[in-house]
Amino acid sequence: MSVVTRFAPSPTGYLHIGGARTALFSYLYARKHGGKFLLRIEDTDRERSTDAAVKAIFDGMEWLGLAADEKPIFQTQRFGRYGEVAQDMLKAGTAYHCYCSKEELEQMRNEQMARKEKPRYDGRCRHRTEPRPGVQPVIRFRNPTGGAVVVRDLIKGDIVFQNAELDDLIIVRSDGTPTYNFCVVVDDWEMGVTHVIRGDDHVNNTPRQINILSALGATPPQYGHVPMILGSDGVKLSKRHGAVSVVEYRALGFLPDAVLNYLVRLGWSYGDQELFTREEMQRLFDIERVQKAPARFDMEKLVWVNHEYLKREAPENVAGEFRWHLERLGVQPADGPKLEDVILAQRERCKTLVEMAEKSKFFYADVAAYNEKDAAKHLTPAAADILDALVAELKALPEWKPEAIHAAVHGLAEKKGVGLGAVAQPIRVAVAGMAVSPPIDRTLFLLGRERTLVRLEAARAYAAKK
RNA sequence: GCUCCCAUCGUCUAGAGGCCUAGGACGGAGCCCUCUCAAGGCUUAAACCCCGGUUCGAAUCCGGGUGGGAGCGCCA
Repeated sequence: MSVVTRFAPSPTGYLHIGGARTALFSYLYARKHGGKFLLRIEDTDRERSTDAAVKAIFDGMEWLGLAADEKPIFQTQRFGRYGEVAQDMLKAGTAYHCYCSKEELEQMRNEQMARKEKPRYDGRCRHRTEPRPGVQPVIRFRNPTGGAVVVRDLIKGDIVFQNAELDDLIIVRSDGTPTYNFCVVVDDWEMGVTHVIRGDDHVNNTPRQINILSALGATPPQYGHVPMILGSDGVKLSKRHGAVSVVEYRALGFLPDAVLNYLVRLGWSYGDQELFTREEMQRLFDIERVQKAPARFDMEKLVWVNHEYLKREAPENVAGEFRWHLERLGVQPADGPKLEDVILAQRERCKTLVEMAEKSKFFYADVAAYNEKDAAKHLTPAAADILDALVAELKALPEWKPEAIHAAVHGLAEKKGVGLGAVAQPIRVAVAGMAVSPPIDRTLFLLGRERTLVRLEAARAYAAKK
């Protein structure tokens, strides 16, 4: 039987970084086994589900490059089917109407809590034959009362639940809409899902789902519950830890593949290997090697991974994201050196694309103001003299090539009897507005002669006035 | 409270009874290199939660404790 996995988020917000990881695991598992990866939108809670959230999820998945193999399924479009299945169960006696009011249930729970018991439905409508007039009933699943359910979890191993611990959960609300646990079961069954890879928070739902599946005569899929991601302080990851939505990671300057690489190593490992190509991830990933304990999210490590990707990736592959960041800074990248060339020149010193964009802005836009400290330190009267001489040298260059620029700069330092720093640093501040840039020959070459000379002149004037 | 899960450096992890004087990576510290910032190279500090048991031998197996997490809705 071929593998079918699925990612089933509820559209009540952005695509969470933890959700992205379970999606990735599902995706990789399907890819590895030549199966299918499906996407299902669990929007049965019409109160909280929004179209904007659906879009946010699609956008996030697309940015990460986690494409589903078929059109996404929306649960709200399957209400008819859930109703049919519920009716079948009613007929078969595996489900029954319950007329208890919310107040009644509430009271029951309170009493159980007071007795220090686990709050659960006590099955008082199980054998009711007559409807309660004027009450719209809910439909409950008739859970087996004896025996146990064994969840053979791919990650956690066997987990045993006593049926006596489980109660009769509601599968259809009094307004006729189906509930989560019921939709999941019907969908996983009819979508032919063979491997359910999902968050840890669903383990306790699993025995119920298996019971319903069995009542339906279906073979339960395999389950793998991946531990959640914690914040750096060991507490559940939330907004106060910073970015949680995957699109925020784009804004922070991360490459999608770097995010994926970081995520796959969070809770999973393959020996000592840290970096994986997409192909390696698909080939090497193994759900059974996923860690059982939750892992903390470490931004520092992500930054490192991202930097590694920036350094290794072909510049053509990062140009798109780089452009996006430049434009975000209000810079028009068309007017200046090729993005690929700038990436090559900058990537050693930039760990994120935000950093790269900020440090590369000067290639595409005029220097609005010098960094105060850098200007004070390097644009001195002595530097004015050097800049002056340099302008003359550069103007005279027969060819605007890195080698020629290099020779001119070094030659000038020698002629003036100063260290290279004494000429390179003023140049940096002059052309970049700050004392940080790629190697000076590279920088001037990319910037172009025209722009270089204008900025050198401006800086010379600025320095001379001091 | 009840049910279920988990536990190796600060963090992510390797480790499936002797290969462990516990390895790698991020981060930290130091040194080298150097036109800035980096990158790179080298060195270094840093962990098996505790207590019992099994065994010739336990980070690895078992039991208990402690600590963390998840779930207990007409939410998903």
